[in-house]
Amino acid sequence: MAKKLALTRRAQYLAVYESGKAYASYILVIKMLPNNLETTRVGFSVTKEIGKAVIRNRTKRLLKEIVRVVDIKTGWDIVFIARRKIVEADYHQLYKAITELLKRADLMEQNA
RNA sequence: CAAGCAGGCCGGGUGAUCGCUGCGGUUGAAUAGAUCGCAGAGGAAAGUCCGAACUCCACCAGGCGGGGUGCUGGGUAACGCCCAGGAGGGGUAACCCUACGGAAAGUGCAACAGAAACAUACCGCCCUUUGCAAAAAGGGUAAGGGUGAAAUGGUGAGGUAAGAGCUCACCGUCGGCCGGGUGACCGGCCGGACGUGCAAACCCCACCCGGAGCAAGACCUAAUAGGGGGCGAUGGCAUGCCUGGGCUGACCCCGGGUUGGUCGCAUGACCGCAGUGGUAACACUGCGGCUAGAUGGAUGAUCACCGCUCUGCUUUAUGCAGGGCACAGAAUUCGGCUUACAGGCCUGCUUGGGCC
RNA sequence: GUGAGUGUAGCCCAGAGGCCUAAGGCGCCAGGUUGUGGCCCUGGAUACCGAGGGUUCGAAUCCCUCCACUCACC
Repeated sequence: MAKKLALTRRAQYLAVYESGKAYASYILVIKMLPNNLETTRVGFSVTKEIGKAVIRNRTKRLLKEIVRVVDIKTGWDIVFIARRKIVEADYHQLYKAITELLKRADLMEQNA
């Protein structure tokens, strides 16, 4: 994922946490906030309670890959927050969970 | 063939499609993009338990305090690491384990039990005196009993009133002498010299150690302030304390602003091979090689085939279906230690059994 | 990443080599008191001291290794 599409500052995360809308499932939570830009920027939060470094890195890579593949509407800052049960999900289960959440949040492009 | 011991090594592979980070070339005003090429996690990257490099505290030296290490010799930049050796302990053996200096420098502690825990005698044993006897008193003794985690060298013999290193033999300890070894230590001879344990209790002895850490530190840009207080050159500067040389002209605290970028940052006590020296750890020389560099933090995802393995069905072999493939992710960089780890490979050795 | 610290009943904590099978408070249980409950009184239970080794005759305490948690940083 290109760097310009990532949230890279703590202040950006805090802004999304403070004023963003939230949608949740059993394995992850998303928070979203309009950013008035041409692009959509995403960030990932995988805390220590999820697991050790290997587990956390793998989780983030899976999330990144799915976000890269899925078409998301532009103009939003989105943070994906992992919950503890995410370690039991494989790529396909995670893909389903994310697309369902994004549909509920009305962030999916219609032609995707 | 079985069981075991020691050392070394690997720790999934191939292909397709879609991605990520860095470096180099081309293009470009450009550290923006585009495009081509190359590279891209570990044996522990981990824990952060030691040691260093590097940076700052201006620099240097000495003392006190504090901390660390602890058989000997060697290796190393250094170490609490490694190698070799000694001693003690374990194993039939290969081999393994050990915080392994000092308790006759001093101080302290040893609960309970026990007569007594470092200076002594409860039950005993023996002798003498008194007594018809039972027993009592005085003395000798430390072999036996009992207590305890631990009881004053051990075993046997002589000796004796009973006993005792009192004497003797062997063993152990200590001291002296001689010999071997760089040394720890080993061997021999002589001497009855034979007074517990704890130093991971204080301590003594020998050696080592200034403090902080890459969020160190340097530079650039932006922003805020341009203030208040202490002190007043008898000050400040290595930050546990003190002293000397020296340096500096100021220094400290509060309050306020920023939370950006670049460097540090990847050629190194580096890796591979060969030779030489050394028992070895390791060192030297020659030739060849370049091997991650992120910063909300890259090194990935999906699919197919192969390999290993488990379960079920089937089966002469085997085949089919489904599942699993460890521990674990670089963050300034090295040298170690420790801890985690599915499965597998190689080499040497020991013991037992069988066959020739 | 670097550095520092703490683990003892359900909770907060004391202890610092033998009187420790571990003290105290809150909470819990039972009884008393009350018409009932609370307050109050009496009694009781709950810990092999984070885990594993070692030193010592003896370890919560001393040493080593590991685990979990907390804090600080320009």
